[in-house]
Amino acid sequence: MHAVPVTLRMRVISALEPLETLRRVSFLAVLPPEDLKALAGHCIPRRLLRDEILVSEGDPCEGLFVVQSGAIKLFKMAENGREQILVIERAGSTVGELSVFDGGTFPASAVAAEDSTLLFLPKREFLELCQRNSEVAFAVIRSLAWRFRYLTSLVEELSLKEVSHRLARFLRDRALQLGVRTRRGIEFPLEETNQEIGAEIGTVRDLVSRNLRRFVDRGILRLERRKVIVLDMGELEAQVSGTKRASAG
Amino acid sequence: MHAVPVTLRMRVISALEPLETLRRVSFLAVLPPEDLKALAGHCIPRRLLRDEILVSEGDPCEGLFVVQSGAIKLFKMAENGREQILVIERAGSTVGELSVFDGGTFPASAVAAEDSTLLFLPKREFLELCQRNSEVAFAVIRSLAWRFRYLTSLVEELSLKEVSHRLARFLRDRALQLGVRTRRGIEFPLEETNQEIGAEIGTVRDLVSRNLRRFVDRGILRLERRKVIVLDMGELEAQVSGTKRASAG
DNA sequence: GCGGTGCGATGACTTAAGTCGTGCCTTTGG
DNA sequence: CCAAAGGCACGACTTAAGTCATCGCACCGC
Repeated sequence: MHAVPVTLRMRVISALEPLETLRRVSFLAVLPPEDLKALAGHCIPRRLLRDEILVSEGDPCEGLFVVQSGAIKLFKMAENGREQILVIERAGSTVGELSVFDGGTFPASAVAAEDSTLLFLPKREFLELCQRNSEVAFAVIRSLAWRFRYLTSLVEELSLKEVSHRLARFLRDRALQLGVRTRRGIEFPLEETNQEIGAEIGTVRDLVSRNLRRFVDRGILRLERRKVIVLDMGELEAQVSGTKRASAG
Repeated sequence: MHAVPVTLRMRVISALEPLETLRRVSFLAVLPPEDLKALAGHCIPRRLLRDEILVSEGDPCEGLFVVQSGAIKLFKMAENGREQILVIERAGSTVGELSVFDGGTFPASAVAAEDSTLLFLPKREFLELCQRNSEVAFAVIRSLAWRFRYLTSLVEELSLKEVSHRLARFLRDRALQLGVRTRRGIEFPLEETNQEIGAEIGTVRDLVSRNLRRFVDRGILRLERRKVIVLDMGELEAQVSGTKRASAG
């Protein structure tokens, strides 16, 4: 890059970066460049350190947050401190579009799971743009649709599957997503603590620890520092599909 | 009504009734009458007896179902036969709009919880209409939004609340919705079996029975045949908000 | 009236889930 | 290098949830 006066360079960075971020959002990507640029002009950048609160359940919604980097955790919390993660949104995902559209409050709390940067898009400007460009509304529906499917399967797991199956599913997903095939097996890093895994699959850290151990004992996994090596992917898959014991008919 | 030849009268009934049904759907009510009428022309009526299957999880989606009368139960089922109800749709609600929009399969199975009548609206006609009238898309988003909030709270309950609290919530909702204040307390009919209540709140029929009994023993309720009398609404409400015991921090 | 059927009630039991205390290891920061 | 903190491991325990078998009642058709 050639030399540019500092002030101009600042402006270039702050004007271009948001545009690129918005373009990554599935339901904004359909917009023509000029609309996208106009939208970028209304964005307010925001930076969050790990564990900082973005919104709390029940807060009124003033606009849409676009995740630029990092990770935002959406979760419900019980009075006793136990939490259930609904979803973790990363770059290119958004937080709050649901509330923007229906005018309600936030249905869950959101905090930064890592240091993160976001763009805030005021409700008014976003809705106006949607009015003008109906393509966006369809794209929003499609993006809501997959969240819906995800939540549905979460309900299914919580209600019909046991902790060990939920953990197996979690590990399998990670393996498919981040796993690297080595001669020892499929390896991937495990960045979250047992506590965080528990919140994600609907249990407590103790149970995560115990069930991980059980998988290791059965030769399905090996654990090394913060790393998992899947030795028997077939058996892991088999664990995923099991259900609760029996039932009343 | 004055005398009309039978054939004409038939046509009037079959043309008007679907129209009225469609008008009750929140996201179709925004349509101008002529569009609505055109849509009604494409509807295929369908009748289901109790327990008849409408769609199975994983089926491809060919269109939208509008509930005209009765009740359609959306649920997930485990191999062992245990089921978890996601939601029960009644007149004015729809089944399948999500899959129509994202082109995916049905995320859950649907059966008639009572004898029901439906209208089937082929995908193509419905989508074409949405293209022409962007108001519909916004209305669909708003209707998805509340389902979303509902599912979110279901996850919260299943993960963070105990069976007794879920049952208390169920009873309270029924009381608020159907309850009649008498001098004995707030009375309402309980049409579903313990089995069905269990499927709705995420447990088995035995637990429903036991927890109902516990409420009776504590003087919160009285049970009479298939009827509930809430004696102490305050205590019932108190039961609703409780959480699981303690937790790891 | 009789037997079939479906549902509710309930006690006894089993098991998954969750709780608690302690001790170890790793990381971090003087 | 040591101390403190955070996170993990794990055994012992408690409890909610679920399972099983049995009984009884109401309803229904013959």
